[in-house]
Amino acid sequence: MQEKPRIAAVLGPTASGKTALAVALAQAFDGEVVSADSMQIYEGMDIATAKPTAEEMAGVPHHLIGYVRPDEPYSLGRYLSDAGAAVEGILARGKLPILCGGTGLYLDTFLDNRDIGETGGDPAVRAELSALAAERGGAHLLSLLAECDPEAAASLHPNNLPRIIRALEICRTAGMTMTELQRRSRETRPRYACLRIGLTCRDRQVLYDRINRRVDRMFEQGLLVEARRFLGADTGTSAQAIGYKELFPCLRGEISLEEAAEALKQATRRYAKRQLTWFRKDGRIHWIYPDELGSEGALARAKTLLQSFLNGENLEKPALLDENPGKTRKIFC
RNA sequence: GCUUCUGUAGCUCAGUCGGUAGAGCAGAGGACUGAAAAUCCUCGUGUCGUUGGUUCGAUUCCGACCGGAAGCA
Repeated sequence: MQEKPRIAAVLGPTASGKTALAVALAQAFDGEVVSADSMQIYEGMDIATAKPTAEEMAGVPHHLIGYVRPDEPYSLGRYLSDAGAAVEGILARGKLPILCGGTGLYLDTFLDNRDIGETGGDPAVRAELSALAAERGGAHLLSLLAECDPEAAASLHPNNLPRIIRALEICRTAGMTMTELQRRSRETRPRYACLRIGLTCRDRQVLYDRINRRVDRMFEQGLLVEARRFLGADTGTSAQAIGYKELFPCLRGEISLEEAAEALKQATRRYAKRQLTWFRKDGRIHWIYPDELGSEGALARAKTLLQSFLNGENLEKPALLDENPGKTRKIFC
């Protein structure tokens, strides 16, 4: 059986130092970086999404950054094909692909090579179901879902409209249920052997301090000017990005700059917490703690891991390296 | 120095006509398969400032003391 190509992924919560680590690893191992970030894909939103600057990239080729117009719709499906093309291209050039980002859904779906089917979003169906939800409520939608996909319905809360709508959309347009689609998606095997390197902090407060400081720096770099360009623009998916929507009330003169800055920091902290929740359950991640090792120590640790992995060691499914085994529940491959 | 108000969860406060207390925010945990930086769920025991007194029983009433605020000298 042919050995799978070996690749690496640098992941973790926002502001944990992924960008710098990925670049350093790419320099050390002749790699190229593939972003796994649902917001850095957009053009223009440079400061808010903390895109790596040309200087930070240090000549290392980066893919899937700033290549989508903010008014274009984007979704998981497009990411999977774009990331696949990018990784294949890098491998064809004989280089090491290094995924880098904090969008857990994109990362996992790509690395696990899940087949999510051909059913994209259908705006007409979504609009119709949204209207129905506004009129009759989420519980009603959920009862409709229970008729065609009781299993999915049982796992959804009536308030979680986007998920209910998506599950109904699949029932109507995919010729199968969400439950069936998900079951099938788990049958595919990963295309790559991937070393997952996770960055986080032992002390949550250290991460939050980094976030707060980074937001301050964003203001210094001109975040307000950048945000003003998006004020009033109807930009679909990209409008979900943290960084502008929190500042709009300030740009409209409704709240002070201090209040807006605080709101932005808080939204970012909460986002980081959700990312941690997502990654925590994945026992395949090799965690590195810069707040304990220092950035030099963290880099050294990561290089050692990656070197061993590329030498053929089987690090793909680690015994729990994390010293908090109680928190690592699921291990699967 | 005097008078008045005030001291309850990390913060802002509510409340107990005496039977050891609850909201908002902050925060924590979780879910997540084509909107994911989105969306959604769950979670509140704290010397009720300290110390005496009254009482079967005090965070609640009374006194003193220690913080804080305002006013008057």
